[in-house]
Amino acid sequence: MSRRRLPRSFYARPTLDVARDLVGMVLVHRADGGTAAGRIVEVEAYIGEDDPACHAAPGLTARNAPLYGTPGLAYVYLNYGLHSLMNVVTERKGQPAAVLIRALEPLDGLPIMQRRRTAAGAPPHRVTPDTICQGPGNLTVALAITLAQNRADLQKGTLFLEDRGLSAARVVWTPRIGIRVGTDRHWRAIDAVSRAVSGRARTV
DNA sequence: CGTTCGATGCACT
DNA sequence: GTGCATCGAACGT
Repeated sequence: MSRRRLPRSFYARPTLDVARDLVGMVLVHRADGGTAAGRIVEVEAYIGEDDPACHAAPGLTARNAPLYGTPGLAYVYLNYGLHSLMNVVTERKGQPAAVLIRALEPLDGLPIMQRRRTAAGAPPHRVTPDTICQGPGNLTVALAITLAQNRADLQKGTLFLEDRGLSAARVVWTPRIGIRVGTDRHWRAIDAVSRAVSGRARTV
């Protein structure tokens, strides 16, 4: 099977196109303890200062600076003081936008993912293939993605995305979840048949 | 099934 | 001081 690391040109496009095409791509992290990888089944787009849910809504700040930078870098931030959430930066320099990775189906390194999630306190029923990388805060634990990966270049290092020819047959758009503003934008893209998708609205 | 709520760190006002 | 792009346990139905 061909494994092609996604080029920067993949990210340097309209964010909704990137989000749709990201479903079915594979997120890989080679880290201490072993390599873990999973197929993306759920993402959300956050686009521009006019999007009230985007971190760029207040304008350029120290935290959201990566959103304004080079596409194809990771934007990782700490949410609720507990969870590292991973985005990929899209569009072009000066145009703040990103796609949040929300859920994966595990492909490589299931045992190390289970060890990491269990060590973080997850109960047995949350370390099954359907739940191990279900939710943006859970998948970062499973792949050992932390704030140390903020601004990581997905072209160069041990954290990257690749195409293994596993694209989703059907991608469905729904409202974004878990946010308190901007829920009118249907910028959440999910694999319609995956059981690893988080949240309530698993189907249309 | 459903809803509520505490944990927890830090950027931002 | 306030408010999160969350998670999972606890509780009510």
